[in-house]
Amino acid sequence: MLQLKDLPDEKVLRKFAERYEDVDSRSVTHFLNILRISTELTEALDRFLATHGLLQGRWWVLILLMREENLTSTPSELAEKAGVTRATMSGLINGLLRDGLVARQDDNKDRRSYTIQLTIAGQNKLDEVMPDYYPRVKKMMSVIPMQQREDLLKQLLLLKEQSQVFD
Amino acid sequence: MLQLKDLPDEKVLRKFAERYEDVDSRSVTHFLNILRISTELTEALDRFLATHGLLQGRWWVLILLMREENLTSTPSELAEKAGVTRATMSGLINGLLRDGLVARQDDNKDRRSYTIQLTIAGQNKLDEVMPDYYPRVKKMMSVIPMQQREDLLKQLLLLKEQSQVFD
DNA sequence: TGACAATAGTTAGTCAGCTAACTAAAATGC
DNA sequence: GCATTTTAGTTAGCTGACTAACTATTGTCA
Repeated sequence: MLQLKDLPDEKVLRKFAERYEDVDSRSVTHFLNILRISTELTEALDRFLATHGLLQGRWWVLILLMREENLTSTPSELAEKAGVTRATMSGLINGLLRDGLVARQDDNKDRRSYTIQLTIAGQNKLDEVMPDYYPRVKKMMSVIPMQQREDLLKQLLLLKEQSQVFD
Repeated sequence: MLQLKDLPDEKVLRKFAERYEDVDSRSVTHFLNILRISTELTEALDRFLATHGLLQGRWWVLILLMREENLTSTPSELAEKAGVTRATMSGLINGLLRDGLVARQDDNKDRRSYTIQLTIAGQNKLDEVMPDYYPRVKKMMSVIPMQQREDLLKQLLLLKEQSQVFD
């Protein structure tokens, strides 16, 4: 994510515009500010999860498991839904196993595979975090009226589609 | 950052709302979408930098150095401006030293310290990347009219201020 | 049916973030 | 002027992201 604290001011942008052509100061400023603010929102969420002894990656795995009918899934499925590689999911699962928040059952049919299930402890952890999480999200989002929220999302979606300019 | 690919749909949110009170589906959906889209913008930037053999952390260090009058700074200053710890900056600088993009000079006055200077190779790297970067940013941002951009930033700033609800 | 391809998961190595503990040097203050 | 505190940077160990190479197993099909 964009860690940069010291965003370029007008003076810096002018200096760079001297050396490089086609520097649109406002575009650069807007783009960097969007990334910077997003980082800060993520960091706020991370800090919140940390107070409950969780990190984002592991929290998502627990939530993905809770979505399942029998609280069970496989490493591959979890990796795909979480948007990480299977290698990364291996590490996340190991951490959760160590903490006892998930349990492992070998698959009888496919001996390469196994399933991961949310344990009571894992469910308890979510029951501790989620009732604290939802009201905070609601409160935060409430500062923006609904119509503006829709507009905000619409513009961000436009940017996302346009982000192929970087490819 | 928010890696989660599989955002909750209405069905999932209803399921969670059964167990937890005060789940505002729209707030959660909006919040997660903002984080998700931001991640995708960052990933687009990362992919772009990767085509030039760079990663975000190192790129910012080079830019911070180029901003300086004599292309020189200290690890501590760089860490602060980049928004990372000095430990992290140690690692970034070592990578850049290995690649020859920055050079190190010991400080005569303070023997604990040293300065880091952008090398010709480092400047060349920026001269390769930046003229490719700026037009892309300009093109991407141009899909949103200026007034909407200002609104977008205003709303995001509101959210950022309100993100203290997570503390 | 037996070779080959595809799939599931792990391991090793890289990068980049963090904290905590450390060394060395400089600055402060009695 | 010496002890203490502060500062600069590094190191070690944790987390979590990646790729590439690996093992083991299952599936395919000639």
